[in-house]
Amino acid sequence: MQLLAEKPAGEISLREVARAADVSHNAPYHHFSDRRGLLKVLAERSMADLVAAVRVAIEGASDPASAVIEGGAAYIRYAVEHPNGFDVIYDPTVCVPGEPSETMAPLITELEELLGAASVAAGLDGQTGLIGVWGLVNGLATLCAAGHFALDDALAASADALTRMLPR
Amino acid sequence: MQLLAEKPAGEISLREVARAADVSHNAPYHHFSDRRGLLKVLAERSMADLVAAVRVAIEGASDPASAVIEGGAAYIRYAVEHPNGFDVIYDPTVCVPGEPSETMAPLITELEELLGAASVAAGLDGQTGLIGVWGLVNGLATLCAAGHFALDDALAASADALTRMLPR
DNA sequence: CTCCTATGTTGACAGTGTCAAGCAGTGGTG
DNA sequence: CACCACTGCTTGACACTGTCAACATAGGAG
Repeated sequence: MQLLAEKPAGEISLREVARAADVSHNAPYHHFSDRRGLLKVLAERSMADLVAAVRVAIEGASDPASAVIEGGAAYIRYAVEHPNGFDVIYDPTVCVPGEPSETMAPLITELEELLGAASVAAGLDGQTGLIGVWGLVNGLATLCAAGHFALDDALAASADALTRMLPR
Repeated sequence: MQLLAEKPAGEISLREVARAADVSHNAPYHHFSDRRGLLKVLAERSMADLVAAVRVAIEGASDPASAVIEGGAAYIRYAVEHPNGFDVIYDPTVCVPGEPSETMAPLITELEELLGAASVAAGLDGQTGLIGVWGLVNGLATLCAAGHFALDDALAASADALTRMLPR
């Protein structure tokens, strides 16, 4: 996680992790099956942080509509503040679509439930609303973390789009 | 591009490209500065295809609202049909935020103009509308390409969310 | 003809993922 | 107590990769 704060997951080598921990180059193999095994754990920890941030934001909101908006803002903010962590979460070479890890699956479910419940409370249809909100927020987070526009613009556009999406 | 259709960009090695072209392991260095140089070209070509698909969809639409929806659908469809190409476009380790390549920059601008013009024609504010539409569609494309939900669901949610976002 | 440029070649080096084999303690069981 | 499985770690090796340097060759410009 320390290395991930400094460089993207693709540039982290098992041997580098071993060096940082001051053990032999093969010690990591007794804790991770693979290089991908290490990345999976990084993705799971990052996802846990993301979900926690979103949960705090949603629970701290005063009404359903602002819960959706605040949850989305937390999501985007996490991506901008931890770009490497955010990237590894959705890296398709880390968690294959069909079979997510035992640790990742419940986190994804939790995120879906958080966003889904917030959407429903704000008056959207469950499935479609969840996908729409998740998609919007995830896309803004990705583009913003990649530097395509500023955080403030992303947050403004997110709030604007979500407000328009919710029934008034 | 042929290799990219089969495996993600991160698993393509320069030597493999050389082997596929039946040249020596160092020949690629006379065409690409770097491994990243190769990936940049892959990203540029993929982006050109993406933009072309979106352009065709927007130009073929009958009214402004359906232009936005059809353009978004084309974007999402491209991502699902060419997941590795789509991934490399937005790979933050390929094109650094600040300084995109001379070939990539106009493509990004073109995409922004396409989506921005369609948003404005459909009644949205230019900047905020563009970011909202791009974000929504990009997020759905990413999540859908990663297998988080089916293409049909993504297209339905996209159309639904965009319809709600546009002034009625 | 001569020379330059584009393209290609071989050879080498350090770094990496991964496998195989072995070593040192630590705990529990007979 | 002796014994044993086990966990964590080690060293050693292998093939593969990105990259650099030096050298070859061929075709067009002068």
